[in-house]
Amino acid sequence: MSDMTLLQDLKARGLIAQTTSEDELDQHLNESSVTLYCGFDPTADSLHLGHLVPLLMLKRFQDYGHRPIALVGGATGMIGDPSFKAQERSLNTADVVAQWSNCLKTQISRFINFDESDGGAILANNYDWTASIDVLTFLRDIGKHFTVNTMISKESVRQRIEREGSGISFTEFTYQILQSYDYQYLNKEYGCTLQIGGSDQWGNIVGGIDLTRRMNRAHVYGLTLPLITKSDGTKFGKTEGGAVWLDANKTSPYAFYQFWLQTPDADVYRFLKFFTFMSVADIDALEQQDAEREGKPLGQTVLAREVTALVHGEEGFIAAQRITEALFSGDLSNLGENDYEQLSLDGLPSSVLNADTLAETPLTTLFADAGLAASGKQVKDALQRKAVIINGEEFGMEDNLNAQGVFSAERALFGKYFLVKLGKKKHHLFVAG
RNA sequence: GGUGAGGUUCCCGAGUGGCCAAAGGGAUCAGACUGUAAAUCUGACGCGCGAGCUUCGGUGGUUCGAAUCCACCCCUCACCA
Repeated sequence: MSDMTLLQDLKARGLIAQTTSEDELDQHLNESSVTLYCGFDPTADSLHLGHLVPLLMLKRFQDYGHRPIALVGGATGMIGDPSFKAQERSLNTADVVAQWSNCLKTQISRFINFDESDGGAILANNYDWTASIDVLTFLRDIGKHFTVNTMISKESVRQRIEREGSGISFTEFTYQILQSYDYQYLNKEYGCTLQIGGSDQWGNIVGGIDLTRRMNRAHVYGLTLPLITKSDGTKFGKTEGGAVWLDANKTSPYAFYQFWLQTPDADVYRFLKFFTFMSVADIDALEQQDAEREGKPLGQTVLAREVTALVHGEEGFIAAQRITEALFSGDLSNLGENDYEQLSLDGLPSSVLNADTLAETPLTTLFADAGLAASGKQVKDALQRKAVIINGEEFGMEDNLNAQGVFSAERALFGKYFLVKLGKKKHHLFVAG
């Protein structure tokens, strides 16, 4: 990456939604090492795919010699960001927010280099400088710089203000002040001159820029990232199971890898630009190759490999790939006994068969309970279409009440393993108890 | 506070006494075709292997029978004050 400036590279990737005075920002970034920050509010015990783009963005800046500050919103997370939210959110307790903040810290530190060196990133928590401000100081020293007129005209809160029967609490309304204060504080403390965030953060970022100018007389910048969309209009980052998390315990590396592998052709090259550090030129070349090739494109495989390795490390990627190859090649013969043991550790969903109740449990119930389908009805549908394959053997509706026979010792692999496949993509490992 | 409209199965949205587990569309799941893609076609889509069981804002009521009629209550939306 090379002859392009950072901003040029980001633009080529489609990673910039809005910036403040682009030319000035470009110059600012080129003439010196800049300190920038991005906030992550603890709204759960893990980050999810939606956070990945800004997180990688910090890394991109770091690669260009800038110093990122990853800010965990221990304070703002207590309040709740109203930006473009339809409804008031319920508050989490201080304990929960503190605990979640720690989870985020751990995750973030895996992506960015926090060495003590001069380019080393900084991990901060706004709770540290927000919690101790007393009300009067807050109102006099900070609040005085905001006019309510500006605050209520922000697009991000407008619908909440105008909407009848819904409204916005003073608490959430204050959010933008807290976030603005963060920017001002980081500017004063670390010389931070750039804040990045999702496009929904524009209003908050601009608020921070204004406050920094008023309190610190400093000219600082803002940059927002586009909302990641899918070509078919559905929400990005969701699976049947809900959000795709970065925590391996919430979304296994295998499930994560599968998520990316199933990316539609129409999105894959765009996502490569968003979610990997491959150069734009290489991605374009790959797209070109895929277009000329007959049959299966390589884009998804590359994307899945790159992102999985990035989030779960080389080990996580290899484990995910091992499972994928074993399951989707349809050839179980090259799996040894140890491999089955490893499969569930690697993230393949698995459960233990209860020998006592097996006889009276229909397959429909068994598989629905194991999470292979949402209801017994769906299992029934699959059974009727011969879409249930256990250890390579097809089973149908007539086997429904014969779980004991289906999961007999003779059919077990290595005496206790049953690999169940429902439909094309869902796999589950049952282990005899 | 007043007036008008409305709350139906994941979502949108029909249904105004039995033919309603409830039209149609979307989402989702499965099958065919493919490449674990898209598009297309097919099937499923409240729960239950099944007999059957539980739904139409809530609570009561009328009726052989209610999502549909009545009473009260809760909530939403629009306009007015």
